[in-house]
Amino acid sequence: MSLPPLKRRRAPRGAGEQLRDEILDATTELLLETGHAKAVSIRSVAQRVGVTPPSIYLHFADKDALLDAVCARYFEKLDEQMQQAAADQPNAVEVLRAQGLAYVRFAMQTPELYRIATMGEGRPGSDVDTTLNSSAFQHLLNSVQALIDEGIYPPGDPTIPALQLLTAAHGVAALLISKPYLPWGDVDEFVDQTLSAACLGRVVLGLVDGDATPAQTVEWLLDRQPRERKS
Amino acid sequence: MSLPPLKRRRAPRGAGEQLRDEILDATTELLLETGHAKAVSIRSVAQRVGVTPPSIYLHFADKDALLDAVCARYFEKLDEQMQQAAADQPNAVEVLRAQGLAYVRFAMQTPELYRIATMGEGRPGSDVDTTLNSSAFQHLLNSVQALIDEGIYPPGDPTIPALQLLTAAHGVAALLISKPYLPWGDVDEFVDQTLSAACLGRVVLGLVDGDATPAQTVEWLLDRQPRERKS
DNA sequence: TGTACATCAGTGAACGCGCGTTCACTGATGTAC
DNA sequence: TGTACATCAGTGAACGCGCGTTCACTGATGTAC
Repeated sequence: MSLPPLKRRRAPRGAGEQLRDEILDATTELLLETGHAKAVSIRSVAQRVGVTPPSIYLHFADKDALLDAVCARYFEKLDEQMQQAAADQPNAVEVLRAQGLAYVRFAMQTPELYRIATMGEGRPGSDVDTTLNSSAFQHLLNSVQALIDEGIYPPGDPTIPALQLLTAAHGVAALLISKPYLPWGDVDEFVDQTLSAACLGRVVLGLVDGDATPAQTVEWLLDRQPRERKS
Repeated sequence: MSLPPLKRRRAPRGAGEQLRDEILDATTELLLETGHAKAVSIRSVAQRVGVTPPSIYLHFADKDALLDAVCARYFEKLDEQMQQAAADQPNAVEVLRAQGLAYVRFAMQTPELYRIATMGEGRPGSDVDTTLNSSAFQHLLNSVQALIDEGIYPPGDPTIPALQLLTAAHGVAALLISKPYLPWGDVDEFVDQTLSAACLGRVVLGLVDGDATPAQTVEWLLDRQPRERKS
């Protein structure tokens, strides 16, 4: 809490950049530890780094710029996790599944950061491009395109289906984070089922007549010999 | 902004309760207008009502209690909207669909309130019972139970499927609110498709062998004569 | 009917606090001659 | 090699602010006699 400030070597001439990274690290740590955006002030970040508050302003224009930088780094790490999980998956369906699971797991490991980065209140946040051109979303688009190429998803622009999958992953991540006490059962199983359902549901919608009513679609789905009924 | 405080009659003897409601209304209005939780202070609420800040404490223990009360009222209204939308629907599937649409529409009309109520940061928020016993969730459970009774959903505890649907609705609501600038296309159509997909996906998962891999499930789904291919 | 009084909704002023940010300054580091 | 100097990462102290909350107080309302 109010530990005496750490002793700290003054950075040599060209090494101002180093403090910048330390500030980003400290901010990230504080957000994770306190789980509370309000607890993270310029002052607390400075103390954590072992520096005085004005030093922050040598590297960031203001508090918003600092938080923006933290979020940008966070999204990069999120994408790394997703890419790592996707590697070595045998097929497009498993790639998408692995990416979804990785997304939700990462969000749950970093709840306050996830909240700030995706539900940041009033943050000028991001514009269209920041989201759409982010590596993570581009990779998601690629995965969806692969499903289309394999004939699993109906042909067309992958953007809308990708947004639907993003929506599913975000829903499960956000709700697990903000209401962890609900009876989710086995969390991994819950996540997997929810994401699978979103994915399969899209497949079904691609198979039936676009004008079919929901009741007709359900009927169509049930009105065939199931391979095997779940016990 | 800094309008002169409104003139205001002192409440007659027994009518202290009236101010309480006015405070809740004012807080709600401010949250909707500013779209920013931070802009809503005890002082701003008091000014909006036409009263001095200490008066708030005659009716609420502290700021948290005030916000809790606002959220409780908000959830009641959400449930009302959902019930109203569900009335007169021809079947269980349409009831669920209407409830989901109403949920997302209501959330989008009241973005900041939805955010505070469901993603409130560090708010002691709600415990298990507050969510599970809320009217809205109970009604959702009823709808899911109806699907089970009709053989659409596999038999069993409706809690998990209900949470999955809640997750889908929350995901689409939360993302539409926090990133309205993304290319959602027609919003109502997007919402309908996303919720339908979640619902249908669950049906599919109930039909296949629980041990089937995702790829097998997709294959099972595609490997039948579709009633009609979407153009 | 008139008057003294109890009630209690709401007031006015102030409290202490932590915040983001600023500004003139320092002093170790590296460089020029 | 030695010394004067420029650079610039980081400091120390202070600013003004709005916040949640408190406390002793007021004065209209309603009641008892």
